Amino acid sequence: MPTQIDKVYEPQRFEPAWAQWWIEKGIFKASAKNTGRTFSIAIPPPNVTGVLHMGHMLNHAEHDVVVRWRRMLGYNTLWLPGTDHAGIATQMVVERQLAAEGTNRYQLGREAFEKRVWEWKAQSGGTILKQMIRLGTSCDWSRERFTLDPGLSRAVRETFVRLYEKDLIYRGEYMVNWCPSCFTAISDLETVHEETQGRMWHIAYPVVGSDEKLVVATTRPETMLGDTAVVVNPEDGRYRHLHGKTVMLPLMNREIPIVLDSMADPKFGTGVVKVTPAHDLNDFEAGKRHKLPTVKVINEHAKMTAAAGPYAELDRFDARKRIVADLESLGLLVKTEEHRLPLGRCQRCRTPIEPLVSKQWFVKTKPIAEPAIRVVEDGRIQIIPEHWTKTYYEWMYNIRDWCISRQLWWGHRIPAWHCQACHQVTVSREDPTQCAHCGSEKIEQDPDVLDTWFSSGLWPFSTLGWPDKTEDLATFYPTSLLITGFDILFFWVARMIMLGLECTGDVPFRAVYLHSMVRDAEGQKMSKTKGNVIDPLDVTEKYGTDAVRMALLRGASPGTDISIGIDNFESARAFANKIWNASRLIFMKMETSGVEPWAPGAMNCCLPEPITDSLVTPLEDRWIFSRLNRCAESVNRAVENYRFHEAAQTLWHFVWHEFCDWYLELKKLRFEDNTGLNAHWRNLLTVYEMMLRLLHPLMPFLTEELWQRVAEAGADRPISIALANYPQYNPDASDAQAEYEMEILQSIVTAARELRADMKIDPKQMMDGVLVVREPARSMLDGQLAGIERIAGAKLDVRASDEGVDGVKRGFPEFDLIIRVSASQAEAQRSRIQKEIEQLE
RNA sequence: GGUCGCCUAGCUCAGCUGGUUAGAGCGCCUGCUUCACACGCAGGAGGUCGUAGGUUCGAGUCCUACGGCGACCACCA
Repeated sequence: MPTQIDKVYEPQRFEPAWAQWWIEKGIFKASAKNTGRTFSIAIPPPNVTGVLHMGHMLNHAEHDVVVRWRRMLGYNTLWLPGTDHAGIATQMVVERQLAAEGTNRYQLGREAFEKRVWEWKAQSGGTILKQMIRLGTSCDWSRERFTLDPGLSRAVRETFVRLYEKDLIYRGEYMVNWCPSCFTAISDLETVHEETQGRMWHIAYPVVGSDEKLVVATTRPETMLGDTAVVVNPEDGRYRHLHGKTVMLPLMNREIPIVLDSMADPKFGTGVVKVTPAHDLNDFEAGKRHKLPTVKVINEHAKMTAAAGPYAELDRFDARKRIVADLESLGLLVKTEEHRLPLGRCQRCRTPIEPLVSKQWFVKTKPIAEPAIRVVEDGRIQIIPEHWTKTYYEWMYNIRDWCISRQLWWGHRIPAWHCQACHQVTVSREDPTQCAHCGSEKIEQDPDVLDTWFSSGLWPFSTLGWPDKTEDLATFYPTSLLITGFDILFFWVARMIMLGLECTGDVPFRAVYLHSMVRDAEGQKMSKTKGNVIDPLDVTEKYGTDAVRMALLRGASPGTDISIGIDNFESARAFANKIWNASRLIFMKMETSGVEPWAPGAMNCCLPEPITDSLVTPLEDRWIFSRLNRCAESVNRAVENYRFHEAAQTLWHFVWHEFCDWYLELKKLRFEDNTGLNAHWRNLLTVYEMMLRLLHPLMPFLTEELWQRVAEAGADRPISIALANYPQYNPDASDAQAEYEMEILQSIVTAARELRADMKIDPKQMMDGVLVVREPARSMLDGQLAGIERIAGAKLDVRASDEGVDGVKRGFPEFDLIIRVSASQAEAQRSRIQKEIEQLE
């Protein structure tokens, strides 16, 4: 029996219970059996260190809409949750703790340190998952994964060995981006380039055996200590006479050659380039071309090495100052100018990157990028919004090898063993006891771990049990969809496509939906330093999860960022409250009418026809069923195409301005006159049920709560249960005639209201207004009149048009809607209004 | 330097494949303690759709140029 419900919507009172209950009932659990229609999606695993922010909230809301929708459509639906071990991020958290305790990881030792991180993870990791559970995200928690789980680690190992065996992984000395603070190599993607105000120093290098001086320009004078040549363009006439000569490197007094190479642009600077193969990528390559020696003058701590002579041990920036000063006193500093240049920084700690030559592991990306380009080209993977495909191609066509080794302790250790006897490398699926080449037992595992993105690149299939041929893999792979932010298109999406194709021979997902960034109400990026961060947990506590979801989804149109502020949450809560109160009205009327809770409606996926007790189906029923039908069509299409804002907008309009404003208002009148109540109730409740179902993927808590209060079957039949019970478009249920007639009714009511307002008449002493319509409209309006009068607050009469009146044609081809006011007491107003009306013609 | 996106009411934005009077939410103004809801109801004001051309019977919607804003990529000393 429906109970009395509170006047105001207070989601805090029921949300936590439902979140718990859904999990207890196992509603989110997917079946491993392949039952035909399946839908699967793997969550972008948040960092274990992570705390839920608005970006997650949007991402999860979008996931949840799609997933709940598919589930209700009867798909065997899997949303697989989990977290990422997040190499650097996590290691840094624990290292900070150690620092606070006055120790560090080196003192602790590798094994103890790893143990310590695991302890941290058990204790404070995965906060975000708990938050997700509270927010009702409908993941299958029984399949939760972590990138360092044994199974996933095996997948990582398998992939590494396979790639190595196929010669797609190699180890070598190359220029890498070194972060002196994180103390590891990082990939190109992990460096951010920032336009910085720097300087350009012009330094004179004396030519040996001549008084001439070559002037080179540099932005990093400290690297000159490691110069092993200067380069001029062979075509550059200015320096032709110096070909084959040498210069004396100032400060170091080392003789270095003048080399010819097109890398020197005669138009830039002085046309002379200093070459430091150890500390610049261009120079490194030039060094290789000209077989130049490499002199490393800066070490991993960003301090000058012994090779820097008198500058040894200085920090690189202190060295710079000293060197510039020394050059100046030697009279070799020709000039200094301001210069803007992009400076590479570590994405994580903002420290300026030091390009260093170092021995690292790389993935040869060109061969695996090619098929990854093809699957997007031929549509096997669809990227939405489509314009991102171009960005994807840009990157993939110009892709460079991927540095995958990190000098960290937290992560997947590289499965390679170095032999101390023959110095060869053994890469193996199982831990080897001896060198595969010479049999020596003196082998040691490579100390490095893999880039975090290496393991997350396997996520869609490693989580399903790959490399084993599991039932889950057969049922859910390839996954149906990936929803993520465009900011990790390269980091993650592209790598998953490459590795997915390489490992499984199939695409990892069939579609990628890239959503936008969430910004604050001023369009600013949310950041802790700006203090404009909105904590999702705060606002869900205050406004309700459904309202927050709705606020985000309403703004979630593909391609544009979402600006969100308190106003958005307030209006979304008002919407939830509106639904709440509409329900309250229905429940109250049910009680006074003695209506029993009803059995849940159609389990088929099509909308039923309105029910009638007599020969005449009330207009409002025919109309609302038709509108509902169109609403279902629109919402389904919107969700299918990831147009979440459209789904939200459509429902908003249907619920508020059709169901509440008109339908319920008209039904109130029906309940007054007490005839044919049975049919009225069954229609109303059917529409109400369908409305809740349509809303459920977007607003799960509110709809579940209301559903449980009103449905006879009660708690055993959750609205979210996996049955094919989501309303879908029914071509037979659209009733254009009813919509048309309702439009007329609405315009009559509007007109009547205007009359009343304009004449400033007290409804109680209302003069007669006369509505005159042609015959078809007249019969249509029969029986509606009382309702119209009530809504309009005017007393009206309906006559046929041949009774002859003045009026206004409102633009309906079949009907003339003519309004005449016969005011006995207010002739003046009457004629004034009539004139105005006539002007409308 | 390259690529992409955005510029529509005071604010935040919808407007899919070009088609009747350009929409929503919030804000603002007017009137309502109407027995579901003031987190409400009924009305209203407010836009030459960044600028200039072009294609078309017809353009916010397609094309070109320009201006402003933003994002991403990038080894020019």
